[in-house]
Amino acid sequence: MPGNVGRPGTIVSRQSAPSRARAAPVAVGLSREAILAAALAEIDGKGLAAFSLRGLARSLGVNASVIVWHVGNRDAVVAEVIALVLQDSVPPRIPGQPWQDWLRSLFTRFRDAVRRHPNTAPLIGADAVSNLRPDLALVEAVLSVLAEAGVPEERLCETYNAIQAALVGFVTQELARMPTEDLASWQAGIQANLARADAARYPHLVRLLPRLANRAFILRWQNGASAPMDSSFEIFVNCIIAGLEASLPAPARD
Amino acid sequence: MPGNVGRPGTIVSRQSAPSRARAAPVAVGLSREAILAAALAEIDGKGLAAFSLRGLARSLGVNASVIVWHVGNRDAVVAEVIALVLQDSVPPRIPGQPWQDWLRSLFTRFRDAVRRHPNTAPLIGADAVSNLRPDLALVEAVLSVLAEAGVPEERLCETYNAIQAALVGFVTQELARMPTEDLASWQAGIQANLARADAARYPHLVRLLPRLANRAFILRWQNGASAPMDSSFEIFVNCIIAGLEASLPAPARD
DNA sequence: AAGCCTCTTGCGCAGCGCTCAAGAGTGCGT
DNA sequence: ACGCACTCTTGAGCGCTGCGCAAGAGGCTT
Repeated sequence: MPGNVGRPGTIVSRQSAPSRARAAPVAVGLSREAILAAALAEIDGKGLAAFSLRGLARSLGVNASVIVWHVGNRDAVVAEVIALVLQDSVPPRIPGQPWQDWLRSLFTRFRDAVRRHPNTAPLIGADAVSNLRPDLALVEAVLSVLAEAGVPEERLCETYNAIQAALVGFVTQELARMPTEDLASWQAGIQANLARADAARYPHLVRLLPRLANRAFILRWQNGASAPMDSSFEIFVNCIIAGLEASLPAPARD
Repeated sequence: MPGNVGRPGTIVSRQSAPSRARAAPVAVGLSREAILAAALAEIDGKGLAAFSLRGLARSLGVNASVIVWHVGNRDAVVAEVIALVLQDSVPPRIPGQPWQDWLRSLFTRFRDAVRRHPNTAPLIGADAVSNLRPDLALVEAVLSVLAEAGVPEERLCETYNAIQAALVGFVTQELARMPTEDLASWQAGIQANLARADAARYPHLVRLLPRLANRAFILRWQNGASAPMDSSFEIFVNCIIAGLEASLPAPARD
């Protein structure tokens, strides 16, 4: 490790490098920010599976090693890209605003943020890296709102976790990955499978199929990028909020 | 496509191949099931990132192409492994059982199934492949229970989606991926970051840190495989069920 | 006996993440 | 003014990956 003297792309805890001993010495042809922006663009354009350091370097007209040097790691690049996608998804608190409204706007903004970059969706909840650059502002905001709503302290942690789980659950699933090739035949296959579902074994499913086809989570052949699930999202958020309300101690019930 | 005559490992819709013109002709050294079981074992043991067709073949003492021949694709292998993990996670319906109880047992069994193979968690909700082998039994069961609970037909689809989102959200996040190396320093980094969180900017967070550290979703340095989040899961499921109850039309309220 | 079908092997291609040694250009200390 | 130290960039190369293709081995049907 002592070999690479000032290498900035360390794996852990590179948040707002404070050192940088001497002021920017070279006409920086390539900044860390530019790399990450380009990485996000690449992922948006080609998908996560096709995203590679070499391809990113190619798109920047640059050698691949420079990315490693600046950011440190493919995983680190992805982690930073996620942070980029989610930045500013925490809504401001409006003074007299009921906690329900704030929570609803949090869900909406979070979903909108990910929908702007649907190819990153699979990573939002599943990647440890989301823990690497923890968005403490989000945590703080949720905690303060819940406390204000009257959630007792001994249940704050659990309630916060419930919200976080809900926040991530809908979006990742709505924007679940699609096959990159064979898409048409894959879609046709799903539809054919559904069409030949056994009405004896799956009576409700078959009867409700017109309502469910391409609208319900396992019965789709498009994802939320091309077929958003707005009404389901609304019902989901309502359900969460109603559930929270129901579990509040009596006095805080408005 | 007409070149590969009887090649069984097709990408789409290989559920319970009905054809297989002639009865099993060769002393099958290696069955599809054995491959998938070994694949699951590999993923359990080495993690998703380190899982490769060649490694799997090595562990079976076999050439890598045979896996491609039998299953068709790395993605297909993973898809089938997911199906394997989730199989039988739908609880049976007990005659007089309230829908709330059934739903609770669904959540529990689903979580338990994934916890038995935590390395597959990142794929559960995020992968399109989960749609490839749709678990129609799960869909049917949820639909029938919701219908019985009194959810009106015009909201069945949305309510089903809400449940599916919740089902996936908690588990994927609880078992989110951890870094495969540098683990100790990564954990130390997180703890250090938390310890130096600014009490002025994050008052609730800092005050509640003893309660939250390694127990709340963004503030952890272990995942659910080594530090399960049982109480949070319980609160989460309660919240979902209470939310559903609240949104039911009045007469069905018990 | 001939031919077909199922299953297995080995080879090779193109691409991947990442490391390492070697610069090029700039600032500072002397 | 010189040289050193530091930042940034390049290119070659290692070991790995998924996967396609050609070539079998061996049992079944005809």
